[in-house]
Amino acid sequence: MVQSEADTVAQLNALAQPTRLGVFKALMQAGPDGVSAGELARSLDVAPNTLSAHLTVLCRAGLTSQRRDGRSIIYTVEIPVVTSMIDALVNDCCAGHPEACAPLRRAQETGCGDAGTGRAS
Amino acid sequence: MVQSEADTVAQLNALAQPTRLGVFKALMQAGPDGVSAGELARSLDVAPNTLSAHLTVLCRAGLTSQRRDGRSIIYTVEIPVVTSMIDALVNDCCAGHPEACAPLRRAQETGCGDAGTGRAS
DNA sequence: CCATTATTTCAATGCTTCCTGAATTGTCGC
DNA sequence: GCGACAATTCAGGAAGCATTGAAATAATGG
Repeated sequence: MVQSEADTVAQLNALAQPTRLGVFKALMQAGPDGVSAGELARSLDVAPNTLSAHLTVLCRAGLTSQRRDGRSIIYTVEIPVVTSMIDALVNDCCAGHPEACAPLRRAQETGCGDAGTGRAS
Repeated sequence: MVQSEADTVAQLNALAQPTRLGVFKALMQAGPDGVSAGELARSLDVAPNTLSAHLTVLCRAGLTSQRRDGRSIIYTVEIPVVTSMIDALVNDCCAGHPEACAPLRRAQETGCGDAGTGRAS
């Protein structure tokens, strides 16, 4: 998944706001089941309409998607988009300074890298 | 280097703007030698005063630092801060979804991970 | 000291963002 | 269909951001 610089800016911008970063964290921890808008509003202590605006920003950046379940609307993270965003960041990072990435690898070695992508090459 | 969520927001916000992301890329590619403000203004085609404002944002977020060299002011990236920013992002990412990190590892395997950190464990 | 170059600071403008309250749309159980 | 719940949309105002032109600060060379 390759993306333009404008995409990266939009994704960074979507996360560059306390409430939205909080939403992102909550959705990441929730995993594929996702979280409803109301539940997010309650747990983050934000007005429902305010939160709705933030969720729109996250969705337009492609970082999240929504699905309806009864009366609720469930939000989930679009993992591939998150991945390509970090990818873009890391590639720019490594461009002139490979050693900057070493701590990243360490983060993955502490239980993050070998959990079921299905790719075994 | 541990940082607060507010730090992460400030760092993401600093990069969430086309000109500033361009500056960041240029400084990353330049490496430790850095680039002068005027050179950045010329190569990115931005007015010097406008660029100065953007450089201030990057510095206040901790992502860059400045040093004077004659009449010029040279800007360089603060690699440890960049590293901890990506670290924060990746940790939130991995929290509920370890497989999202796999492509990151691949990015490092393509020539990014084993370049002179001095750590050989 | 003076002119020149490099960069920043200042003040003002237009634009965007964030939040709030009220109204609207969509869904469920009866 | 009706009342209740869940979420979004709309219109508003306050605050912040990006850009510009003009002025100020800093350093170099003669």
